[in-house]
Amino acid sequence: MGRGKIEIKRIENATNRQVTYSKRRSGIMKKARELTVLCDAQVAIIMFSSTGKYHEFCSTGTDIKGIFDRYQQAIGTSLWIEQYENMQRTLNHLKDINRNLRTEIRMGEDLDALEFEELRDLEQNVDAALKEVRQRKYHVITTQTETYKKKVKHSQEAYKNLQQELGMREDPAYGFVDNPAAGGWDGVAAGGWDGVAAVAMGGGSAADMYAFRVVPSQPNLHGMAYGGSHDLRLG
Amino acid sequence: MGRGKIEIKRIENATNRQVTYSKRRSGIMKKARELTVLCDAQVAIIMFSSTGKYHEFCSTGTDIKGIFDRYQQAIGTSLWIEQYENMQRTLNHLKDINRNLRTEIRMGEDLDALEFEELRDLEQNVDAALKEVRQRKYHVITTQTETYKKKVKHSQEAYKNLQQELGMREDPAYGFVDNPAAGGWDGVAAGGWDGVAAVAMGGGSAADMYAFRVVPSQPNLHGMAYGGSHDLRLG
DNA sequence: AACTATTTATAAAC
DNA sequence: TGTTTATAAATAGTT
Repeated sequence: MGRGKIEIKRIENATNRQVTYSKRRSGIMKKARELTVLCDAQVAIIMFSSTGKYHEFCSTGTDIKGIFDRYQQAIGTSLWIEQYENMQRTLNHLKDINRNLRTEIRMGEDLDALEFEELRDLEQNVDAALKEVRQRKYHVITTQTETYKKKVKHSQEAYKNLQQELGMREDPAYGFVDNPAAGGWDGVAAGGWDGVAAVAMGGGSAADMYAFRVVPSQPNLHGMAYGGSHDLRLG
Repeated sequence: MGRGKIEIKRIENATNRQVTYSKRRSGIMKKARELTVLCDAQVAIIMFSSTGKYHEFCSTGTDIKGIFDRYQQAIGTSLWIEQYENMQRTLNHLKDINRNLRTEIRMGEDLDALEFEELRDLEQNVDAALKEVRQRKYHVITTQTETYKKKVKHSQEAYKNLQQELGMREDPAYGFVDNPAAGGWDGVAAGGWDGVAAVAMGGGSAADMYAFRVVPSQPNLHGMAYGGSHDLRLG
């Protein structure tokens, strides 16, 4: 749709690429808007151009975060549904086998081996389901930890720039508190949550019980809101 | 583009709506794919039909989560850039004022009041910037906690259904560990992280010790708009 | 950023 | 859902 047909491959000319990006972006946005209205759908679009500029579309009545949350939940749900259906199939198969067994046994046949295999099948499905949930927990925690790291690091850099601009370089009282020993927010961002991820992967051993803790190692925090014995665990 | 022009408004006939959704969805997906290839862009699309089914598109080399993370960071960046530019404007204005002052003072004029207002302006900008970051941190933590709650609750319900279906109600070895005293995963999802969010919001309590802070209680700012009791904290 | 010659998407019908 | 076809829309190349 244009003066000439074009091949769908990277446009090498940077100017052309930018122009095409701009035109097609607005085209997609329009289409998305129409879809939400015509079909009563929820749509979220995030775009980054090759130059790093971002644009978004989101259907009215929600926001990107809301749709992303719903998406994550839907993913999780579909994982479960898959497993569930798988198990239901096995279960039905078991019922059939069982029915057959009752008949066969009357005929003096021995089908124990078959029954055993079906039970193993079932067990493996249950096991797979649990692994899947555990995996998912790990993934979510890990990636979100990354996000925190990036976010806080960025804030710090921006703040340092701000300090410079305002000529406040000489005044340490305005700086970020950056005391690794205190295990503060900054400490968490720098890796303090890695323990959480480790626990999420855990297989259910006794060691897991003690894995995720917030343990203020700051003497002057004894008896404070997070002090002493307060101990949050992620099983 | 079709046999007849249509108005962009909700299609009342459910079947038609579904058909149109399906056609236009694939249209948008195709456009998105073309955009990523032609323009070397990153695109993520999440769609939910009115019947709740979801579909996604994501440019190659990444995933929805990756693009969403980048998006969140971009949002944060743009917030900072906005504030930063705002401050730079104020700063430049201040320089002008200052230049004028030097001139005016030689003429015996008194423009102290003006200088004071400009300083207040600057202070408010710094304050707004810090509030914005604090708010953002709080929002991210809170909403992610919500996501965890929903996710875990859903998993538990699905699992209970599964247990019933398999008639395993009697076998505790397969159940979710659900020990409130131990504060396991379930405990965290049910509110164990609210404490983290509370810290993020700060407010002046002892818990602020854990966050980065801006604590100007500086003698060398006496008489300026920043002086004395002004106390900006990034919780 | 506007203008068209074309290509592409899609509404309606099957 | 899939195909067809007449028509509306999008857009590549041009200015």
